[in-house]
Amino acid sequence: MTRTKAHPPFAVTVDLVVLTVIDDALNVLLVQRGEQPFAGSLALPGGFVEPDEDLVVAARRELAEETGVRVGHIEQLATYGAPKRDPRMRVVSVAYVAMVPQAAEPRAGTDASAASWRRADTLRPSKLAFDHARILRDGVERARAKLEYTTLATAFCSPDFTIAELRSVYEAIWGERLDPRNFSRKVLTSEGFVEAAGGLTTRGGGRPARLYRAGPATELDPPIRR
Amino acid sequence: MTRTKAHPPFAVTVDLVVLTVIDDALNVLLVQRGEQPFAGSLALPGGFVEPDEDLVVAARRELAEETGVRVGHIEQLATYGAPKRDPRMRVVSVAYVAMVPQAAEPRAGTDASAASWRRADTLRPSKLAFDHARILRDGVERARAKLEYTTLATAFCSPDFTIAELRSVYEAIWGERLDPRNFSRKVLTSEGFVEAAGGLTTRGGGRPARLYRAGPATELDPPIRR
DNA sequence: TAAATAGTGTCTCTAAGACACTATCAT
DNA sequence: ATGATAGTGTCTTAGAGACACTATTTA
Repeated sequence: MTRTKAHPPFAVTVDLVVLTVIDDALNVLLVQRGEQPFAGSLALPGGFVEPDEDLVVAARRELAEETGVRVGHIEQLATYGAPKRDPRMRVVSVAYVAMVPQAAEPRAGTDASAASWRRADTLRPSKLAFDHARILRDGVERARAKLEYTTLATAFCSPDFTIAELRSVYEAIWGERLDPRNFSRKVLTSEGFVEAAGGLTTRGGGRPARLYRAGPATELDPPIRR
Repeated sequence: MTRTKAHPPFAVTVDLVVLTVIDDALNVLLVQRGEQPFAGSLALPGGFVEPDEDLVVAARRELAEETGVRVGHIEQLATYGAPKRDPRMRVVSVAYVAMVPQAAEPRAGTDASAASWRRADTLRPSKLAFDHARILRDGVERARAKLEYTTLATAFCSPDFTIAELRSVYEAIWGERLDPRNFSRKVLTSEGFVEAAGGLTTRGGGRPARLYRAGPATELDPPIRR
């Protein structure tokens, strides 16, 4: 790597696509911008990386500060650095995707009053600041793809969950119905996907369902095809 | 995104994992560093992004300048930004993976004399500067994974290729032998993977093989399982 | 004609897709 | 008893894995 030339200064930010499933629909955590540019627009939570801070640490910190949400699974998505993506200056943004259980509520924090869940499918891309519509699209596509060949779906569930709840995660994110019997068979015969938690649901209105926990496996082989 | 705080300056670089198959082995394009730190070490080609330059443009430019190699397929890999990854200053590096046909020779360019292909499997990670061993590992893993569910392997072949050559790309990158008959069946029945180019190989020593070109498909569904 | 490489066909086995009934709870 | 949800088994079918012989060229 030749490093003889000048190294022009860039601002580096992190942005987060935080996803959850609410009422059988995929939702994304957004904040209301208070300042220019894009004041009043919705935006992904995020902000500047500090001088000696690791990227993923910055992502977790910004998320906690802006929304009070603490994530389970988080992974790097991609980096967005088109020269004019921020009108004020040259900003390179490292985007992360995170998955949280339905439970997570944006709590009052530094800026948390402005944070809320929005349905990903009905959100109009033009409402989003910067290139965040593009980042969101990439994040959702990442989640869709990873449900196929990883056990990521359990990251959307509370610690104990039923097979039907797990299925509804797939259905919400893929936007299609899955056969309950085939889904059950697949999940229960995939080594390490889930393990029995030993209880039953109690919220009446039908036969109680068995509870499961996330198992040790992270990959799904063979995958669940969309 | 809260942007009230200071935005500390970072240097932003691109690094490239450029892969090819030579003599049935996966090779990576490396340059010899001439300066500190890591003078004399091997490194991935790369360098600083210019103030108004798009990231992928910077990647192509640095690669051409340092090695004279022009890539076909290139895609973003990940971004590496640990605070101490470069001892001189805070550098965030956006890594790309690129695939080139066997033909590509590093030509004499600005720094090209120092560029050469190295076998990926016998390369000692400790020979690499910065965190480039990690980036290389991630790049190779990306290539391995994408052979499964995309038609990427054709990017390693010259415009006209035989099924056996395509198979040897898989074998080199996955490091395992594939059954020629099953592989043939899979490739030829995967809609749009390859199309007949209409000629035959002529380099004697056996029955001539039919030539194919890359087809229009980019995804492989169902995938080729490793 | 021998050595090298290309090309093909069948059987088996795994797993997904389609599909309907019984079980257990609350009211 | 009824309504609601949970849980399960079988048949069919697509496609991967294993496997051996014939075809075409050069030396």
